[in-house]
Formats: sequence, C-alpha cells, structure tokens
Amino acid sequence: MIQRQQAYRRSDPDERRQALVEACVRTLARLGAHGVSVRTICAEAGVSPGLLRYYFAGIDALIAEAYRMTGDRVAKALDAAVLAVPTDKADDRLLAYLTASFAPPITNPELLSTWLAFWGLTRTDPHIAALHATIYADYRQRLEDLLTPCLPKGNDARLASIGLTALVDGLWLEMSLGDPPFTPDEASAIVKAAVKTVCE
Amino acid sequence: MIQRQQAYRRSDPDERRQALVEACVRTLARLGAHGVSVRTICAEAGVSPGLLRYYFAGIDALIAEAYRMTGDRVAKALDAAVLAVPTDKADDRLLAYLTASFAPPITNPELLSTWLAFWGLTRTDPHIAALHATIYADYRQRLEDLLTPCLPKGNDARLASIGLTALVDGLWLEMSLGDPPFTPDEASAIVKAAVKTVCE
DNA sequence: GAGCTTGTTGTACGAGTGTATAGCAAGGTG
DNA sequence: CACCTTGCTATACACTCGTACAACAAGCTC
Repeated sequence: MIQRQQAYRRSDPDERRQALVEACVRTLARLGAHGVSVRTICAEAGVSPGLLRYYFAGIDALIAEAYRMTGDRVAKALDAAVLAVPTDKADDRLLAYLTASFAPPITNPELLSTWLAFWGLTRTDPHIAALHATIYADYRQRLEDLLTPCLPKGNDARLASIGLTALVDGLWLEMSLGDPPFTPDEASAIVKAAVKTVCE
Repeated sequence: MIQRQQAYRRSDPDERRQALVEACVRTLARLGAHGVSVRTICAEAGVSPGLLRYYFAGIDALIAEAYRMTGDRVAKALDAAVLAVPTDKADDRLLAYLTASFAPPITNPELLSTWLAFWGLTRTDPHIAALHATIYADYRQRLEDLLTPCLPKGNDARLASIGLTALVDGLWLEMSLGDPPFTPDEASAIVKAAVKTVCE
C-alpha cells in the first residue's frame, strides 16, 4: 500500500524521549488519569501514535518514567527551598523544607493528577509500588536529616518525621483537590506549630 | 431475531440497586480504578450489562452513588468507635474518633481504591467535587465538635481540626498504599501526641 | 549521488468501552 | 387461565483502547 508521509524532522533520541515523558505529565494534568492514552499523549507531543512504542516498552513504562521524573523534580524543588534560606539556623531550614509543599511548583494541579495516576497503579504494578516506596523513603530520610539537629535528645526522629510527612501530605492533598477550607499561609502556620512542639 | 433468555429471578428494585452499588465498590477494590467498567461491575453483581442503565443514568452516576455510600459507611464507623468508649471523658472520645482510621473497617484496600477513583473524578466532574467537599466538611465539623470541649480557651478549633484531619489523612493514605514504615499503633501514638499538644 | 541506518508515520487488528433497544419472562392482578 | 406491568437479558452500534508492522524519509557515510 502506498502511503504518503507527512514532513517531519528528526530529533535527538534523548530529547524526543524526554519530550514524550513531559507530554505524558501535561496530558495527565489536562485530562486526568482517565484521559491518558497512547493517542492523547502522542498528540500532545505532536508525534505519531506509533512512536511511543519505539521509545518505551508500553504506555505503563512511560508512566513509570513520568513518575520517576516528577519525583525527582519535587525533591529538587524542596532542596532548592532549603538552599534559599538566608540564615543557617537548623529550624529555619527544616521549616522551609516542609512549607515548600504549599507553594508553586509543588502546589500544582499537574502533580495531583500525576500522583493519583501513580497511586492507582501502586496496587497492581509492583514496579510502580517499588518506585513509590523509594520516593517516600527518600523524602523521610531527607526530613530526618534536617530534623535531627533541631530535636532534643531522647525524642524519636523517626516517628517525628513520619508524623510531619503525613501532616504535610494531608494538607497538600486537600489543597490540591481544590477549594480547600484554608489558605496556604494557614497550612504553613499549622506545620510551624507542629514543628515547634516536636522540637522542644 | 429470536433470543432465548437465561432464567433469572426478579429482585426488589431497592435491593438490586443497592447490590449494584456494592458490586461497584467490590470491583473497585478488586481491579482498581482502571478495571471498573459497566461489564465488570455487572458481572460482579451477576447481572446482565444492560441492567446498569435501567437503575442508573450512567456509570458515572453509579460511581457517585458508591462514593456517597462509602462516605456514609466511614462516618458511621467512626461514630461507632466514639460510642464504644466506656468513659465519657472528652479526650478519650476525641482520640477514639481519630485513631479509628487506623483499624478495620477504615484500614481497607477497598477504601483506597474507592477514594482514588473519586479523587480522580474530582477534577473533571463538578458533582463529585461537591460530594467531596461536603464529606470532608462533615468530617471536620464532627471533629470540631469533639475537639472544642478539650481545647483551652483561645486555641483555634478550626485550625486544630484542619491540622488533625490532615495528619490522620496522611497517615491513613500511607498505610493504605501498602507496606508502610510504621505500625498502626505508632500511627495512633503520633496522633495521640498531636492531640496532647493541641489540648494544653 | 548511491546506500544504509534509523527515527517516524500511517494504518490495521482485535479487544474493550458506554450506551441504546428489541424482545422476553417473572410475578402479580383480573 | 389470559393479561399487563416491569425487571431483565441479549445483542448491536459506534467508538476508543494498546499494540504491531509495513512503508517511508531524514540525515549521515562513502
């Protein structure tokens, strides 16, 4: 069969791969988990549907890659917030790390859609479940490192970091689901109070 | 065209309707959000695919109904935990309400799948979003009622209930996602400590 | 320019999707 | 028993899904 192909330009393989991952994240944000398909992602990337399977084993592999990238991006954003603290007081740095979740780029509809899609896969895909475990373990480890210098001896850093992680996650989730009954500043104040009681 | 129908027995309309809602929840638990379809739900209910549209306007309406029912069931379970407290000390009742989320029937893979499916729809379906808002508002209102007698004058009951809700939600989520780095008892201990610092 | 590699397209396939609807039967009423 | 209502089944329709693959062109090498 004769088929006439549309003009196109070749891309660097690494760039094209990355473009597909970012198109996946954008599609997740735009259409939600239901709207993500090979065709919608490739349309978002401005690319033919067949190309996805040239770079990825399947759509699940692409989604896993998007998960990894998003996790990295979040971790970097939180670290950047810590580095932006002018003083080197340990509790300022800790607080900056925690409250960064209530400001862009973490407060972001894209992120919720992405996370929901991943959480939905956690139950069925062991690969995604492992990814989830490491992402959260990393977050908590980083938090524990920041927390330890602030903590009086005898206080359990592990339990404290679990609690603070849950608090921030819960607030972030409620904010991301939309129309929350509190402001970002109030969320920060709640976390600040929690840190204060833990650290004394 | 001649079609031979399989033998069946009629059911009370209310019962059949309820059976479909529960089949929806079970399917959500068994296959996750991806596996939910008209056919899988009706197969789970032991019923022909066409029957869903006899009782519901569409599959989204059934899912919304499942959301409402699950929310009711959770609220009732939490209330039951409060009623089971032998003493009538206000902080015992408060703590029972909060820590009930870390024991069956709230700690339950079904619930996570159900909630994830609903959260995923929140962005696109305003009806589901409204449902979400009222369910969470009810939870926080109930919590505020339990919290107020424990709180010293001048403490903000609203912010406190927002924070405690987020803490419990975050812990519950992490537990439900599987393989959490803490035990249910540790989760309860964290919440107990948080309540203590809020109430004094 | 010819030839080769490989990034990219277009399309086809089978399975699954939500919905619509014609026809049938269960269980009551006369 | 005949009749009617209505719960229920079976099937059809138009569509989307993920994947497979043959055809093709972009850009490099000789």
